[in-house]
Amino acid sequence: MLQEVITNAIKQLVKNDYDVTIDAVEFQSTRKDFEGDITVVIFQLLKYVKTNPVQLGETIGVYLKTNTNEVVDYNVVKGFLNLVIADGYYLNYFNQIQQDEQFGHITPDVSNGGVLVEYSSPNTNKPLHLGHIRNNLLGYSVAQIQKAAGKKVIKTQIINDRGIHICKSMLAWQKFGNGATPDSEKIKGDKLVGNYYVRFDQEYKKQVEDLMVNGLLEDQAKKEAPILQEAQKMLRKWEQGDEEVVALWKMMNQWVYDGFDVTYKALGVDFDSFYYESDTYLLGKDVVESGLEKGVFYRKEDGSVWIDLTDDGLDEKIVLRSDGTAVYMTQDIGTAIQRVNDNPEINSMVYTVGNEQDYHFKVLFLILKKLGFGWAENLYHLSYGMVDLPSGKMKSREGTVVDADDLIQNMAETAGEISRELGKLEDYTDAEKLALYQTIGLAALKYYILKVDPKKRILFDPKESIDFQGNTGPFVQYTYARIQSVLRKVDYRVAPIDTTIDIDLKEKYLLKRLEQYPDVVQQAAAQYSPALIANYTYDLVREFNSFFQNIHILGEKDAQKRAFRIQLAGKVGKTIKLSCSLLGIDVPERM
RNA sequence: GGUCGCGUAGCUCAGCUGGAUAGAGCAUCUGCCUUCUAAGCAGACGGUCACAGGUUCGAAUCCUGUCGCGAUCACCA
Repeated sequence: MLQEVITNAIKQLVKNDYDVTIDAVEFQSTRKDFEGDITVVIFQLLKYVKTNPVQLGETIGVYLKTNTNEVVDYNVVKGFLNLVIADGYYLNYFNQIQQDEQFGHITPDVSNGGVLVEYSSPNTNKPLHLGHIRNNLLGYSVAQIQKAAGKKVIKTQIINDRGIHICKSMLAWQKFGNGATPDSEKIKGDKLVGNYYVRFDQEYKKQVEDLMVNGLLEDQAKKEAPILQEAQKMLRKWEQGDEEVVALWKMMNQWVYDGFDVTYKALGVDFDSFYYESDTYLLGKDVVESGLEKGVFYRKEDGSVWIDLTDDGLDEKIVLRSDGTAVYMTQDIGTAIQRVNDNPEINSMVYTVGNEQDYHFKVLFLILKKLGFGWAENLYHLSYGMVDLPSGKMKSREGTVVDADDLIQNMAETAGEISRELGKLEDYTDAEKLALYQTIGLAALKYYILKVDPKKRILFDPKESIDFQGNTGPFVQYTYARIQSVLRKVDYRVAPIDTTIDIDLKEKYLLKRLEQYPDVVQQAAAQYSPALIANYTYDLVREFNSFFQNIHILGEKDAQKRAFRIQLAGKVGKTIKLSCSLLGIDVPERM
């Protein structure tokens, strides 16, 4: 490693000249307006050696230039020592990584740890919308990144398939559906069920209004609306295992699952296992019992069980109702334990859930720690900001949502319009074209969502369509396609390059950028941030395009240089493909 | 009201484990397709990094306070 070599040399020098031991040297990459490749921040060293920074920089610069092979020149600007690194160093590095088809990625192995990533986790009463898309893309990408960082990864979700909201759809279908099915209506099952969820809400609101006209207060009317009471009755029947209700529930949930499958497939996400709330909603009660014995929880007079987290700066939280039934927290405690038992190889879990539940997860993790589970130290709430519309929040009940299927479709259509205008694919079949439009449209959508820091909220304006130019998914794909176009013209295969050639500055930028990739993957994994991968990829493709448009590859006369440029383009292409795979983005051979 | 998050160019975002003159894209304006794909390249314009203090040789970055936006504080999930 370059930094190690330089650090050791500086340590040696400082030891010899000043008899002090320094423990670290701070590096940063040299700004493009100065000469050099890597910069040592001298200010940092002044705490060890009391002297003039410029003078110390000079001393170190001379030393490095004469005593290392890598440093061929230097300059000092204020407290910054800019080092010029030999082209040969980067060319050698390039030769080393050339054969590595998984450059920057570590083969997953349990010895590096196992992580379970939960994402998606929808309710089965309505179709997926843009908010779910963000969740799915983030969860899938974080899972890919953890895998690339060497961890064994299990992708899972918990499906919220029971409860009052599900009964609302069921009841409305029973009352107003006239036996409609996805087949009879020719719509996706999730859409059909969602329509009855909306239908319920309309009817409910009407009833509440009527009751208020008849003199009830709003709160009272909201509780007493007959259709709501019917839904509650249905839930009780479901909990008692009423055959008819359970049969209806199974049928309608299956419709929804069939619909979700289509959306997941279109989005390109998948799961290794599924947890259903109908199986897990009773879990956790026994854990509460044992927690009571340990004194982690306490029981109030009415029989409800609580945990006091005021010493940790939080509140008191209920973990069991006075009637002995489980609340959300109870379930989540039980489910977490269940998952660790089901997957002994994992030692950490990631929950991809919106930031509206920050508090819930803070409490959940704390409770699990207090219960004494070692793995509770390795839980991470991948909290992300809401996707809002200019008109405000998306509300399924009120139909103000950007539907996932529609959006994916629109993106593909836009990709098609642009592609047809450019007219580069005349020899493609219609099927090939459609597949490509889908790939490009999805990339635009995925990149648009993933490039922003997860915790920031996204304002999505359906009127201003997602870009296909500049810092976008299609630009990244385009760069890949350009590279493949060149490689197709030669008999491209990986081969070592001559490390003694002179290289252009733009080539050096690319070599340096490639060198960063393994670190970027590790960082993205540590921070659970697909945005880091997206930003890196953008920097890489931008630099490649600058290189491509200013320096000829195939037109180069010098055989060694030409060979290097072909190899460089090939490796950049492979790295784009790898980094895109971490974002769930496919790259086309042509576009 | 308490707690948590966010506030950087007209717009969308990087930079935030402190380091040089704060970077991209979009939009606006100028050039560049008879040589590897112009979804591109080269350039111009555009900033009191919300505000005020503090720590430091050095602050967009760390600390405190103020303001603005959002979330959350249920025997809902």
